[in-house]
Amino acid sequence: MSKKGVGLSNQVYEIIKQRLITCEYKPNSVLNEAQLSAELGCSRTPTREAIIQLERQGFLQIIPKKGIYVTAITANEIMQIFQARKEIEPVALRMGRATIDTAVLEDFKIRFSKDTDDVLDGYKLDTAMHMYFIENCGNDFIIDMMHSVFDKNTRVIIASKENQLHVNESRKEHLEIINLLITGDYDTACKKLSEHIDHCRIAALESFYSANTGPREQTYKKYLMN
Amino acid sequence: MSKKGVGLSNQVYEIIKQRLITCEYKPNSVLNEAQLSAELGCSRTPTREAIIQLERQGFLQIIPKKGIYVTAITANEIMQIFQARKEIEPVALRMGRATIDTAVLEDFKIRFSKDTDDVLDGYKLDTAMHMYFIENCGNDFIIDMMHSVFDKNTRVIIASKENQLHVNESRKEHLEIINLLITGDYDTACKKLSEHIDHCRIAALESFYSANTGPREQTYKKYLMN
DNA sequence: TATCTACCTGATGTATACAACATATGCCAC
DNA sequence: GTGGCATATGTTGTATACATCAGGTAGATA
Repeated sequence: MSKKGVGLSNQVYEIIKQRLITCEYKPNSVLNEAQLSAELGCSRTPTREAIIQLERQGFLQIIPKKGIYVTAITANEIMQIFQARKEIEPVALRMGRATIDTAVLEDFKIRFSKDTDDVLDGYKLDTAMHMYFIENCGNDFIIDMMHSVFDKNTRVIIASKENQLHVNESRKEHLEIINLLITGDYDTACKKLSEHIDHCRIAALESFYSANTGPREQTYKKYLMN
Repeated sequence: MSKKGVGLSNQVYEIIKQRLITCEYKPNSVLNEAQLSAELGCSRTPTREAIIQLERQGFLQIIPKKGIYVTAITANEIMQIFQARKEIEPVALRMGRATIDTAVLEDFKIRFSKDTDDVLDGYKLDTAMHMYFIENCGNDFIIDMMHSVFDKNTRVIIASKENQLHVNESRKEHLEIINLLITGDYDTACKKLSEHIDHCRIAALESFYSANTGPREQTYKKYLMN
């Protein structure tokens, strides 16, 4: 891949992607090339090249001659995100077992021991640990996929405003997993990791539904089951 | 995503991608936008939009102001392809257990029972079965990743000319896996699937090395080990 | 008033023109 | 002959112009 950040096209791509992940461009909203180009101070060409890639990644949907729609967040998407995480993360953790750095684990242990009131900081640290395990697995296909999964995951969390309660619970679960890894008990660690991701899924779905209190979503409780 | 095939840009994307997978555009070769556009009978714009996406997928590398290089096939890439398959395919198979269609299995059984002398036909049937398991898992992230893996896998096989001997061995292994699935023995099936993918990796690496007999590749045997 | 039609607007789709730069070429000085 | 500089050439990078089409709107007409 070409170096990131060089070339207007790549810069625009990174900027728009970031704005989609952080919901600065809100789900279900409509964009257009001219307006984006004006905002970013470039012509339609780099904007267009960026948008086409973001469409293929599922962030946008281009309707010919109509407009560019920011992909909605659905319960199904949230299910898929956490299903992928639950199935793949334990696999990745085991794959990278030989190269896990205990010093890094100890560092995470210290960071997770500190209390945080900022939800977003908590989420960042959370993600950092999961991504450490994933990137350590050494397989580029899996790493790329999980980057995509976590990009979508972040967008969901930001859109539905993760609650403080779950962040604190989550912190404890991370500590538990780290301690198990330090002792070398990967079997239990993977089991706890899987359970932890289930808890995250339930919390995310609850936040999502409470942020989207519509009459159409009355059958949601089935999704909360295990 | 927008409908495939409508729009010059998407058509050009599919055509070039197919030519990369089938090695009509050979690994390590150099392309350029003007020549491609002329071949395809369109202007640089659709070509360029296609190329940018193919770069992000790892098929091409764009060197600014120089040219477009078709990504080389390396031993490392082959390792990664089969590592991803070995780790993910059994997971996907188990994920889709509830929705596996016995009629489809029986159909595959019949197809694999017939002998084939055409290597490429054998490979297509091979891939069809693996992709059935994968697409049946129901998770779009995993499905997308494995599509990417198999696109690369196909390219590798075509580039290094899979041998007839392995195709016949492979056929038997597929039959064995199918029979296990029909009886419902998923544990053994997953174990056999994993072993089968190992055999494929070894065969692919051997073909790769025999097609690339260079002096730099004398340490390759380490890759053939389990 | 309802409805049909023609046109107007605005969006993306495609082609083309120009800019910027890496590389090769050839000439000149030494 | 050799090194170095100016220039030519070919490539991608970006901007802009034009094409195409969906959808809305206003006006004529029954």
